[in-house]
Amino acid sequence: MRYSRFGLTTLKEVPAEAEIVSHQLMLRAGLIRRLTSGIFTWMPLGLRVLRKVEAIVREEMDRAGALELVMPAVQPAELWEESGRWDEYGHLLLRIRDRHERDFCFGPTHEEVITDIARRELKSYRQLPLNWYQIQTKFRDEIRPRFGVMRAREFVMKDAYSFDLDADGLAASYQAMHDAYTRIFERLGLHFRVVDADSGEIGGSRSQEFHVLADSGEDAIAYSDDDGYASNVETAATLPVGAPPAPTAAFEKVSTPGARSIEDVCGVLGVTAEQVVKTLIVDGDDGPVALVIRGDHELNAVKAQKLDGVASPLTMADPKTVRAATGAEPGFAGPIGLDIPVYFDHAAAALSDFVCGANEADAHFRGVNFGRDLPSPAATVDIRNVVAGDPVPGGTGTVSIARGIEVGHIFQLGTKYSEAMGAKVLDPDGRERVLEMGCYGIGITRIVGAAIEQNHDENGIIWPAPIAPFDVVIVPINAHRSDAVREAADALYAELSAAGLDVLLDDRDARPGVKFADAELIGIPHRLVVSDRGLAAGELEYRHRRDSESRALKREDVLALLGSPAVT
RNA sequence: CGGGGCAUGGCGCAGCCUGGUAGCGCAUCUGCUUUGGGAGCAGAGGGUCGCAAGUUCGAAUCUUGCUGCCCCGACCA
Repeated sequence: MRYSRFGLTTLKEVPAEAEIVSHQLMLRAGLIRRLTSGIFTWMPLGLRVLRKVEAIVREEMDRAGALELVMPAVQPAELWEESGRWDEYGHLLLRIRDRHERDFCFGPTHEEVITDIARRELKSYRQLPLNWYQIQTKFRDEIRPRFGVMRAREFVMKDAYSFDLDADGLAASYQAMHDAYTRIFERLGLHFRVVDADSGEIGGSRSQEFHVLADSGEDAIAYSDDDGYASNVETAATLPVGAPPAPTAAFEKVSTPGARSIEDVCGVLGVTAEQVVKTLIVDGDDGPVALVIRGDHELNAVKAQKLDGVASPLTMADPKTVRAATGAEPGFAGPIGLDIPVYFDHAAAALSDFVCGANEADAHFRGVNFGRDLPSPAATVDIRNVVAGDPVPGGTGTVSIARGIEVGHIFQLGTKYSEAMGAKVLDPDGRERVLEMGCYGIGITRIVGAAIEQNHDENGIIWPAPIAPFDVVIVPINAHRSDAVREAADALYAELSAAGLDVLLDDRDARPGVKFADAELIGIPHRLVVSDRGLAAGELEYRHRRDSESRALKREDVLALLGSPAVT
């Protein structure tokens, strides 16, 4: 591609709308343009990257035996009513009405459509196992789209759905996708981690997420240093700890006027957050429920809403309910004397001589001890987020925390949809069996943003070679006044193109500095400079995007260095 | 959805408080000079100041409504 014909416009300044670096660089490098909130045009340069990501995903899905199809983006409401999700899915669903006043939605996912296909097409166990996939535009009406393509409303996703006769078959199909995903992210050249994930409301099923590691990631991942354990913090377990030490302090009520937060209480009483307990009042199935965790810990909503009697989704009780339940304004609740169900987190129940709210305005207790000032809880629960240094569940050592961007999710669905929608086949004994389903997603467009988050510097993007829009950029110096340079650049362009490389020839009549800056901004892995100076010596100047210095390269050695399309 | 902020040429911004016919940088076009890290000079084009009402002799500026965009939002108990 000749730069002068490519219509690329780069931006020197950072558009005000872009918060994170990948979004800024995608706009500056001309990969995307925003149409409206969470909806983007993929410009030619960006589309090249997208296509490369798609190609790798497609190759590996095909290799794993999955079959590509394309389902409709627009789906009838009836299908979603069958699965029960027309009401469940809520505002994420973009609803559309046609001229006959019939309801449709723009598909945010395709379980309903694929299950409908399956129940029509699949009649016999002999057709199984089967895995259908598509690469397609989805729409989810996110509450707050942000971070460019990382949390867009319209986005491209690869979604696959497996069908098996039984749980063993499903496990095998799931494993095949796990392995395919691992190959995909390795081939994309990204640092990633597979983590255990929340299986949501479907329950009992296996679920894992693939995260690209980046400090700006929206998810926190807990992992063990030996890589034996990795889980989304949402689901990472914390373990019970031993009984509390013996009391040493006397129980007393202290005045803490206005000290509603843990921070306030610590300030007033001169204690640290891990000596304080916070008592959160949440809505329950039969009135409010109290959750007690250590002051320095965070409540984990995913875990808490699974407790008996706790409302799901987790909802904090309103102030009126808190007053009724505790007899005090919010900010002074404590577990002593509460007449509602109380759950103690493992770590909170291991404290002695601790501080808690007194269920009375402007007062806390201190020197509180289980078995003396309140009964020891019969059982303790896991309702907090893991923190770095916690013991690894089921392993040895302690966990570390990293940030990740979720780019893939694999899931054993079981029979949720096949049951609701009647997708069955006959087994070898001639009996009807409900299909066991798995679903497997990859965020194609999100991968592009994630790759940039992980690979950039102050000058711009540094594409991993497998998804770079161009493999190499040729920068002629003073081509307008040197026929030799122009001819050499053209010849090089022809030769590298013929060798199967994606080549960008910067034939603009621009100063070298402009060309260098743009080449770095758009992140082309290899750069070759053609100049009179170099030609005289029979050399080109080569520099990798990650290098800080250029080096001379004999003209005849160029192809050997860049090799085939599989350059690194 | 709740809270906050912003809306002026393609991009980044000033002007608004204290009404008086719109400006700067970048980008774009023309010419000359320049050419190894985002050139210089001279000139040019491009804006119903988000939309709609209102106040006023006069509104980018003041008032009201609407729309769009951006940021924050269990962790307080």
